[in-house]
Amino acid sequence: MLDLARLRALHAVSVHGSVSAAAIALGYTPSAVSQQIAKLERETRTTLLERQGRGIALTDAARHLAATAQQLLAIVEEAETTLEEQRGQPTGRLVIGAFASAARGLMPVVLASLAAEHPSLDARLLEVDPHLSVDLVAQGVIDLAVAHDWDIAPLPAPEGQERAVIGEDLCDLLVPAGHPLARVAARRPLRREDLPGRRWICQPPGSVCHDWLVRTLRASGHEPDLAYQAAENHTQIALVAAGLGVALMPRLGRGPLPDGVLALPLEPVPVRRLYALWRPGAARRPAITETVRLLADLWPRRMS
Amino acid sequence: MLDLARLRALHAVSVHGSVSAAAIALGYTPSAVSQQIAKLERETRTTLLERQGRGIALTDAARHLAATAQQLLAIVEEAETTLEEQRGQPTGRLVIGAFASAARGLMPVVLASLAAEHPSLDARLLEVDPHLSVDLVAQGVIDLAVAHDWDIAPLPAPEGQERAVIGEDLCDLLVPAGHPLARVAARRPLRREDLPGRRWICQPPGSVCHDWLVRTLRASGHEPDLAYQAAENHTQIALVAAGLGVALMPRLGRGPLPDGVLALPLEPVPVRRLYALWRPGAARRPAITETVRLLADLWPRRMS
DNA sequence: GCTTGGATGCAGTAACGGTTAAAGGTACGA
DNA sequence: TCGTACCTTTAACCGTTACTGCATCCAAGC
Repeated sequence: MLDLARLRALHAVSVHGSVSAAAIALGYTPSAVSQQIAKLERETRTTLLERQGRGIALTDAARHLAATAQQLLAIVEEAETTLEEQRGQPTGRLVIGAFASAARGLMPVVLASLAAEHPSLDARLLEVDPHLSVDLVAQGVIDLAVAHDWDIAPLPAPEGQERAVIGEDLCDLLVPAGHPLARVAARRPLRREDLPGRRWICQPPGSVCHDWLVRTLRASGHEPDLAYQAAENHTQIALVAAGLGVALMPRLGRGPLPDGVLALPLEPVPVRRLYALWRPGAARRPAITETVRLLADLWPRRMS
Repeated sequence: MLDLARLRALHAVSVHGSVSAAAIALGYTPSAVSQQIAKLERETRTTLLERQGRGIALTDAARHLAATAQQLLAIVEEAETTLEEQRGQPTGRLVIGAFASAARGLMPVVLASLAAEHPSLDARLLEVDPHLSVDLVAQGVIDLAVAHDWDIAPLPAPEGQERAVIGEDLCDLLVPAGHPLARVAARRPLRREDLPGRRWICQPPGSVCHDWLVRTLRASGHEPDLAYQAAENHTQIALVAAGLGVALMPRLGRGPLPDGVLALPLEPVPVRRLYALWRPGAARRPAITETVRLLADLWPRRMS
């Protein structure tokens, strides 16, 4: 009787292309994977792996067997989902992928709640780039993604994935104390006309914050002066505190501002919307529904 | 990750209706099966078995899981067949069911050849009633059946099974020495007209030999006098030797006749045809094709 | 009542399946 | 050409698993 664990090892080797990569993916040492497959070869009396240079190559029989393994694993996963659904309690492993701010500002409290309320759920966190989250969900690397879009560039409904809105995250303009705009903001909310002509501190190109700034200012005919680029919020805040420029920053995960940095509201306020994404059908898992519920429930009200 | 061995245990319990029956079918002790399923219950955090009187009953979740297990096991069996086919050498377990005479007269030499030529094949023999063999093949209890029909009642091509002819087994009339028919047979072959009016020794009702006798004599307007009924050939021969009557007996597995018993040829000769039966697609297994080949090759020429 | 048949719990044991450490082999660079 | 780095495999070791055998418990039947 073929063993499922061994077939899973073969499948992992087939997918990742090497014994070591498969071992990492499975959480074993390469030695263990190698032995599993050697045992599978003995049991089936078939050569599955052939050494090719420094690595290995799968034989035809191995590729066919790996395809069968994939089929089996899909059925097993389906069965496990059904069991969890029937039981109604979150169980098993749930890998959540979240972008940096959500990982800092939202996930700790969510993960703590999950751990407290559902001890048999093994929830894990992976900080991922929001652009990659759709693919990572599809590939099965993560089961649930926390992603976001931006008011001027809504997230297209991902092909064959389901989603729910977690909440809306508002943006303020960070300025050093004593900045001219602080006096303006004391009288009225800042408008987009107030933004051109500043030295900007923002994220590197390719990030949504960067794009928002460029597109919004260009729409009013100006090219923003992106003088300082840093990925981390704290770095940006430090640059603002040093009086080097102004920054646009969402409230989620921003943390308390140091003395000498002010958060000024904008009108209309830039907003990004946070979503949870999962594979179609995965909502049958209580683990998914419960986590999505907690994400929305624990979404800080002050954000919106 | 659900374990296939445990799922197989659950499936066996589901099929056989009790832990002990499942254990027998799987070749374990009931304790082992009970522990397997207890572990499966812990892993899935689901109740699968409930005590019902002296036995057990499956929960809804267990029935659903057993159905999934069946699906998985079918895929695994298919994969194992493909592996054996690719390798081209008989391997794995092959359960052969044969009716009594074939088990005695044909299978020993076939099994010995298989064991000698294919050490990695685990061939097993089960003596089965020929009427049941079609069902047993369909149920998967046996992988290959050696069955037979009778010239006046050909075996209908079994629904959804494949077959091959092994050979033809001829029948003689056994009489005690000094019986009047012995003198007739010395001059010419016996004909059906010589048969009525004898005291018959034959198998119990329901067996093919019994049916052949009754139908053949009734066709010529006579009711046979079935004075002595015994299932075993040797018993019948002993009854003939004691001068109690005559018997019709196929040559396969008949063994040497004791002094005082003669085998007289009939014209036309009653003949039964031996078949090998297997599930459709199973012929992809070299184990099946090789065994069928040996069955036909080692079929004793003197029989036909 | 006792007996029978079946499921389960427990102790013991053999085999399995992992890790670490060391040993091939191959490609790449000095 | 040799050394190095990388990957796979092997060997030794060890904790865990998964059987068996036996005892126990429960329900049904005599």
